[in-house]
Amino acid sequence: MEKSFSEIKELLISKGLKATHQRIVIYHLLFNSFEHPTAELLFEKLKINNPSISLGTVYKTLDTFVQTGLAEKVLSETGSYRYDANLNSHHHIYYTDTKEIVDFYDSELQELIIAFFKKKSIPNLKIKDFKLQIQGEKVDIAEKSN
Amino acid sequence: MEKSFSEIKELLISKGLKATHQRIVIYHLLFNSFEHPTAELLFEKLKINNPSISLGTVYKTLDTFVQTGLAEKVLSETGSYRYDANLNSHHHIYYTDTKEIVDFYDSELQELIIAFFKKKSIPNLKIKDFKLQIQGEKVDIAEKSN
DNA sequence: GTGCCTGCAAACAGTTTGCAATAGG
DNA sequence: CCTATTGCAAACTGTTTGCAGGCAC
Repeated sequence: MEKSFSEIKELLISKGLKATHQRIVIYHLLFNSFEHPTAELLFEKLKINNPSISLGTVYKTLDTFVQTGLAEKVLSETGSYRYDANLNSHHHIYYTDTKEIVDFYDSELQELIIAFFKKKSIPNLKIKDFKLQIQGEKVDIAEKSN
Repeated sequence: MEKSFSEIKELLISKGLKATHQRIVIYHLLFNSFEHPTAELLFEKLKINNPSISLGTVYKTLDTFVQTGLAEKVLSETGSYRYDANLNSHHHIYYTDTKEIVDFYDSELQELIIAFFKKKSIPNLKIKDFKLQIQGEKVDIAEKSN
């Protein structure tokens, strides 16, 4: 799962991008982050090992990743952007209590919805994509009460 | 469908709010807007008949409406907020070409998804709500080509 | 009358932009 | 070397806040 710096370097080059140190460390951190960090959060973590990195660069680099299809931009509930380099999963779970955003994908659900729209299409609309946002609270497995 | 000023006045009072002129006109415009206006857009339209109204008041009033359950705040794709006083419909269609946001509700789809999560629940998550965002392009009915 | 609401302006958060310095190919 | 990328700071957008005056009840 984890990608090494040299693998990331190759990945960047394969997309026609210069493999700069900043891009490598940003991608590395983003790819190994599970809960859709903001640019600000990435910046704070990156500063520890890369004190000279700037927030503007983080934004520009993330934008470049989105343009080249290496990452995805997701809106959080507070209106700021969060990023994700894990591109296979399409839907999101919003934990209202912990503010986490977690990926969710289920092929059965996916097919269920696709089948629905195939059967009952929306007038004047050519559907390109759909995203399901699931909101809920985190429940400890131990607590069976709810 | 259309609500008169006096009906809106009653509605506001029933929610324990002072029926000020600003609140009445803001609610009136919002309730009769179909495509989820931004605070800014409402402000621009309101200024025509209410030149002294301020943008801050529009924001505060919309926030009051959201608090009292008279309206809903929706994130647009660009990260700004849009408002909606039509509270029955839960899902949204995003027209990527025209930038419109339109309500969508289908009880069959609703039940389909609810049934799915009843059957296959997500570990550690107590689902409170879910929203489907459908993205697509507007297609003229006349054009049958796509 | 009194307390909530408004208008105004200033503050704020998150993001984008412009430009000179820098480093990758 | 030459151009794309970086770092920095300033600008910008959308939203929130604080406060004095005004209005609904």
